[in-house]
Amino acid sequence: MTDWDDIRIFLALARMESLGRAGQHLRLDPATVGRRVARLEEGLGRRLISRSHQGYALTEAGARLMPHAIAAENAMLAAGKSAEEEQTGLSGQIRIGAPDGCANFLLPQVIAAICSENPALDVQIIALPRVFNLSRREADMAIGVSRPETGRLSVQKISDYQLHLAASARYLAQHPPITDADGLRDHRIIGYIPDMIFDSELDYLAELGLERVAVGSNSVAVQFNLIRHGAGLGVVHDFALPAAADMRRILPDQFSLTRSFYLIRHLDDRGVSRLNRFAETLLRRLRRELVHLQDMVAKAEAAPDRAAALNRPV
Amino acid sequence: MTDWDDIRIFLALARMESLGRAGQHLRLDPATVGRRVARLEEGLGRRLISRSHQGYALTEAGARLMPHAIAAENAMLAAGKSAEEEQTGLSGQIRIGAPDGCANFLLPQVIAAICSENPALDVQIIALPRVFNLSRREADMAIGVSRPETGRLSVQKISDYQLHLAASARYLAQHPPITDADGLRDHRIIGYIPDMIFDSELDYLAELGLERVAVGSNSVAVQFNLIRHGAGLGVVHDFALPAAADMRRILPDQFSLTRSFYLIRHLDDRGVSRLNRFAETLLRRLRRELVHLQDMVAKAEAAPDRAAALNRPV
DNA sequence: GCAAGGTCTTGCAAATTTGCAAGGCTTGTT
DNA sequence: AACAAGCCTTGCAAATTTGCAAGACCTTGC
Repeated sequence: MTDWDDIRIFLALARMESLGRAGQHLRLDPATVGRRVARLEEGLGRRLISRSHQGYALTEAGARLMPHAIAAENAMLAAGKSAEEEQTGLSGQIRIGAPDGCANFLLPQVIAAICSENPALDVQIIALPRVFNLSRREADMAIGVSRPETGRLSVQKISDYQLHLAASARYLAQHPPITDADGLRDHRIIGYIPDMIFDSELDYLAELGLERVAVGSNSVAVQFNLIRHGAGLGVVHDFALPAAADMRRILPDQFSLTRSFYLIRHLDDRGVSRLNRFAETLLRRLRRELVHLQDMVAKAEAAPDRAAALNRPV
Repeated sequence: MTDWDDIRIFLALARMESLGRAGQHLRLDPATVGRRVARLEEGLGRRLISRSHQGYALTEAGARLMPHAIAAENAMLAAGKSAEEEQTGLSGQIRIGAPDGCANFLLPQVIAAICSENPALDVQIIALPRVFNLSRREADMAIGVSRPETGRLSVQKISDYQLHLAASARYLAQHPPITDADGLRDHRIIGYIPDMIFDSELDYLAELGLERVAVGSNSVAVQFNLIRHGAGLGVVHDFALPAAADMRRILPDQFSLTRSFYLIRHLDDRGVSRLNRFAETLLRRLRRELVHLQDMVAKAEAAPDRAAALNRPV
């Protein structure tokens, strides 16, 4: 796109539905508004706004473009606001980016413990349903599922973790038993939305030979909650299992995936001792929590009757 | 901000670290690059890039602006891409956008039930840690927390729901008791990351007079898990409470928020009977599930000893 | 120390964009 | 049917932006 500012003009016109009103709002002549939008349309090769005597209406392409235009607007507003802020270093605040499985099922207990011991510490967790691409000012550090191949970054491996197929006991009670891989065919599979898989490490189901996703989400946490509520079966992080009552792994000896978490930081932060200390603590506690959660899973499976009684849902 | 396009130029200069290279990349004269960035700096009243003979480096204000510039870039790229798409029909698959609180704590059980009754149905849930702004091609329908004020949309109110301050029983046992509003001051508050609140309806804490967020996330689910694991107290959707053992509402008579969910569809879909039927079913079941979950909360509080025993954590 | 290379800044002319105003079209009112 | 109001489009002049080229400054290599 040649000129981002044309999007600003388009957005005003889409909202005001008249060149005159958009021009007033933008403090531009209506002729200019019309030309700018026409220029954008020409650049994109699409009509974005259809002109009729009742006013303007979005075309299909225009409607598709709207959310992105709004996102851009929000970013521009935030950019303007960020310039006004008088930032005095990080000053006790640390921002971590993480895939949402880690952000929901691992980080909260770790951050709760660290903050309990460090009352002056403020932590922000950016959970995104995809791999976080560290940029220095988006976050201070990130947890990733693969090693970044470019960028001036330092990478430390946190730990391996396992994933398995799982379903709720209630779902399993209502559906044919699964005793081998063929038995999976009759089941509803829950996983990522295929066109929203941003890292090949996340493409679990393809690796297991399960391709059709009947119910999907861009978020691991949502997938987990779908499985938990009996929508079907899908791949679950072992460390997430203790978060729900009544989940059962399926054919764990036949279907098992191992992945790794990495702590990713910007090289330039090596000299920042506050961040170094936090990163050390985070690493240590994440590793410990993973071991602890995996123990819980093993114990729950070693004593299934006891687990079922303790994990009775509300 | 006067000209959004200046952000594009700034971004290139920040990345290339030289007027010459940025100009090459942008197909602009270096003189133009310099002037455009200077104009942006003048408009914002801030130096964004410091000039030295080793090249250019971001100032602090420039570094703060970077993530927003990147977000704008992503939106612009997506906008350009959206204009290219030739979208075909849906064919048995339905995509729903929802705020992540709804996507994690309400939709999974509803979708599980609907899919159980309709095996040929494929559902995709797009969970975003912000209000989803419906565009026809991003999703077939969306659940929102406010009524859209513009756009050719049909809006149906799903239901009101309540939010309250809450904390885990373990956290409460380890911290000073809270008997009135003043008692909140000594507690760690968990909430949204302030610069990532995209809809004023989500600004719960400001409405309650609680402003400092010690531990934050862009995701309601992560906030919930932080609270659940004892990181502090924060605002929780009532309908989410049954998903965790051992959560307690705090001063529910003094601090209570009511919000609403809306089902938002595009007007042009009114004639699509498959979507109409799905929307009807979704509406009905969401309303029922909300009533059911709120009943569970009320019952758990009416019998606290019994609730504590049943909700013993693993 | 000097020369070469690289980079940025600035003045001026060329290119592009914008505002103004007139004309055309539609709708509503008398 | 005629007229007025509102809106958009288009041509032209004014305003603004951009490219070009020269000069200034710094760094590096010999």
